[in-house]
Amino acid sequence: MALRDELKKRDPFDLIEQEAALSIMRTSDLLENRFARLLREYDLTRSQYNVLRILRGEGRPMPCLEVAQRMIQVAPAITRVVDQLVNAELIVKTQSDSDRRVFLIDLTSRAKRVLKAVDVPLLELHRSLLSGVPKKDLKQVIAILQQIREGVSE
Amino acid sequence: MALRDELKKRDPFDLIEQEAALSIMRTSDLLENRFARLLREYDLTRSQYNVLRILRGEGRPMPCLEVAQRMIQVAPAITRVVDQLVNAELIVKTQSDSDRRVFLIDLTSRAKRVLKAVDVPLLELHRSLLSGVPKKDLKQVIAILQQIREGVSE
DNA sequence: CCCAATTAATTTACATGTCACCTATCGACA
DNA sequence: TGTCGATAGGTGACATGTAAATTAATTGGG
Repeated sequence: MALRDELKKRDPFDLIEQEAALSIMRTSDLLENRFARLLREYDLTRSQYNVLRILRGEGRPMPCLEVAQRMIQVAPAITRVVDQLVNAELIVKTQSDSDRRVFLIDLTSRAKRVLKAVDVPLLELHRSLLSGVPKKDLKQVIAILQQIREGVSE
Repeated sequence: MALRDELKKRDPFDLIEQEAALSIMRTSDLLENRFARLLREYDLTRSQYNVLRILRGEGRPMPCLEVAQRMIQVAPAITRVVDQLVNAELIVKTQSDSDRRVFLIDLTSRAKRVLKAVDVPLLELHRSLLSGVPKKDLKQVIAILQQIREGVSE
């Protein structure tokens, strides 16, 4: 179904740019929803999972703000997520010796187990959500969206 | 390649499907941010604006839930946004005569003025955000994202 | 005609994101 | 050395989104 039908908009889009933007946001909502639903089964929110995933990818303790930057998030949001994760014993937070402003966070073994349990189902979800789309098209979307992001950041 | 081998490949992305999904969500975040910033100048949030836009598009009083469905939102969220808009005197809410469970909302003349004021800047923002991207590419993105949404909805 | 299922809307609880502002620490430079 | 700007991080207020439970009204089957 075309986006303009989904939204039951009577007039055609004024601009193709507008249709593209709405299309991106609408699709993002759908995807986020699916991922959130899967992660909830593991008692994780998307933010929490992202923090864990970044830490694992980096393989070393990281400052909170460095994690935040990779998540395109503002510092205050990270603070709370970190608190939750510490509370859930999924990360540990220690003050850096070299710079006492910095707090380093690192995965616990429990977190590593959880991540491992989530890996396959999540990968399968990614695969199944986009399975109907040829890889060639996915590559193209990735390239064009990158172009959009570069334009927006300016 | 075996699934477990793919899982070890963390750089840059495990799967093109994953890269595509992350790309869509990141781009959406960026765009939403820009739109939110513009609307804030008119003391509107994105949700509030969407309710007004839908009402204008329909051109008649609508039940709250009908508006919610078009916004892909859950009912409780709408309830609050409606309250805010009533408070700001941008919509009026009246109980339906034919079905007293239903509350109809409709634009005030003030809201129509605000919408009119927002129209051009918003359209310009849409245009400028995606101006760097050829229309051909935008059409392609729209088509592929539509395909993705169809797969996800199943 | 009545009861059960359904539907519109709301309330509550919780997670998240943003902004504005605050604290502590660092580091450079006068 | 002392001050000042920059940086890491945290707090509080507010808006939004979701889920789950609740209320009120409607509707359809027995």
